[in-house]
Amino acid sequence: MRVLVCRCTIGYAGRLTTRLASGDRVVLFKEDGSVAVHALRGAKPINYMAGPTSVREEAEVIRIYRPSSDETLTIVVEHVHHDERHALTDEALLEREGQERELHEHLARAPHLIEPGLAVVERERLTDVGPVDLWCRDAEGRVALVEVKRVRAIAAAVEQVVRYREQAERNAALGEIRALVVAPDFAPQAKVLAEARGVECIVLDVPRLLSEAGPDELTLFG
Amino acid sequence: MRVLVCRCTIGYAGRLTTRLASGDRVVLFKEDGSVAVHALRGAKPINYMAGPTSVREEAEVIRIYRPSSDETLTIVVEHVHHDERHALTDEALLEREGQERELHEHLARAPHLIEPGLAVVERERLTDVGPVDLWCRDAEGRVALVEVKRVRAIAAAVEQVVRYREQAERNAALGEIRALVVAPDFAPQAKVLAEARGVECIVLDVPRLLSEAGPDELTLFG
DNA sequence: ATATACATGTCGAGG
DNA sequence: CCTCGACGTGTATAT
Repeated sequence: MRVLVCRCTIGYAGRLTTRLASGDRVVLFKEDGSVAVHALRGAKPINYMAGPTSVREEAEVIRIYRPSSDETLTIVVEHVHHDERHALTDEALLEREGQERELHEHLARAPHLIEPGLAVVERERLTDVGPVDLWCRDAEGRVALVEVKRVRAIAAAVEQVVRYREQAERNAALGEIRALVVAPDFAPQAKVLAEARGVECIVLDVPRLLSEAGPDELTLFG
Repeated sequence: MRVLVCRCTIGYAGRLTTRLASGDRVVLFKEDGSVAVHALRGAKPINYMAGPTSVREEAEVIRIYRPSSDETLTIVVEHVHHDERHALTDEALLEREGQERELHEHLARAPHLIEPGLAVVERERLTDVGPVDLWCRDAEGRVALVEVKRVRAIAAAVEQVVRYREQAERNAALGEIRALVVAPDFAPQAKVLAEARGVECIVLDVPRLLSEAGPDELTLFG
């Protein structure tokens, strides 16, 4: 890993074009060919290139080219504050916990949180238009398709479950089919669209319930 | 800006939880409170925190806390390879060219690329369900709503323009209303949905046309 | 401040 | 390899 701290001007040309006038930045050149340029503010790089790349350095101009996507990052170095290469090793992988899939599992174990009498028939049931999060039957025996969102639901989430319902309705034997969206909250446009499409909005913040009650308790009050 | 190159173990707790076992990384601490952790591979940080944050350092443990979202990043430093603070200045802003907004402007100047005789009445026309990219009239005087995508159109883009059309259809005085999606290509599901909804798919790679012909030429052949 | 849509999105899973 | 949806999405813009 090469860490270059310098005053520079930067240009990028790929899907779009960007230009960054002169200023101090930190540039990381990694062994896999990727490059990250950090400005003084913001958590994410202001410019970057994914590897693999070819790096060509001629005098004060560093040109990074990525053939697979025909992108070029050009750094014109005006003043070097610091420039050092480090021999580093790292075998670790990032482990994640608490994502949407886990959310489905918890809800599948406690469907009464969505509605009393609801029973999960299948999780992640695959259809032609995508996987339905929870394929359920309600207390009256109707099919209920549930789309689960970990964060605020927007109109697209409503449209998604409408597509699933339309697909399912091709099978006339299923009878009336309900469509539900479960989310901690709903964008105004999502509510309006849900009303128009006959989709039910269930306000439910499962991550919060889990953190407050603990996973075991949730299954006890069905 | 502080640049810390070290062997460390990292934990993050927020919407989800992540853990990264021991390894060498480059950590950037910025003046605005944001932090970026770079592993040896990949252009983007493997862990990060947006500012503002409070950074607390006790012996080998660095704890970064962001009150507004209740997130914590914990870095346990095992060995310091390099640790230096740099006084840097940068007033520049990133200038972008070739984004979707610019695309609309070009198409508005050359609507015949979409269809002969098409005229743009308004760009970014606001409706209750969102902004219509191009509100047009076709050669026969019908209203035509155009959704423009810079990249491949998926089903969501089709649904979006359908929403706009439904909204516009409330005004019966407008008569028959067409809905179009313009994109360099279309996902299969988008095509199927467009057929079902009576939405027209126009294959048009405006960025490529611009790069091949130059912006002035496009307006000449209306 | 809130709400909305774009993004060099990036990433990973499933067919 | 393609297709698709999630993302600690982040970020800018308009109301």
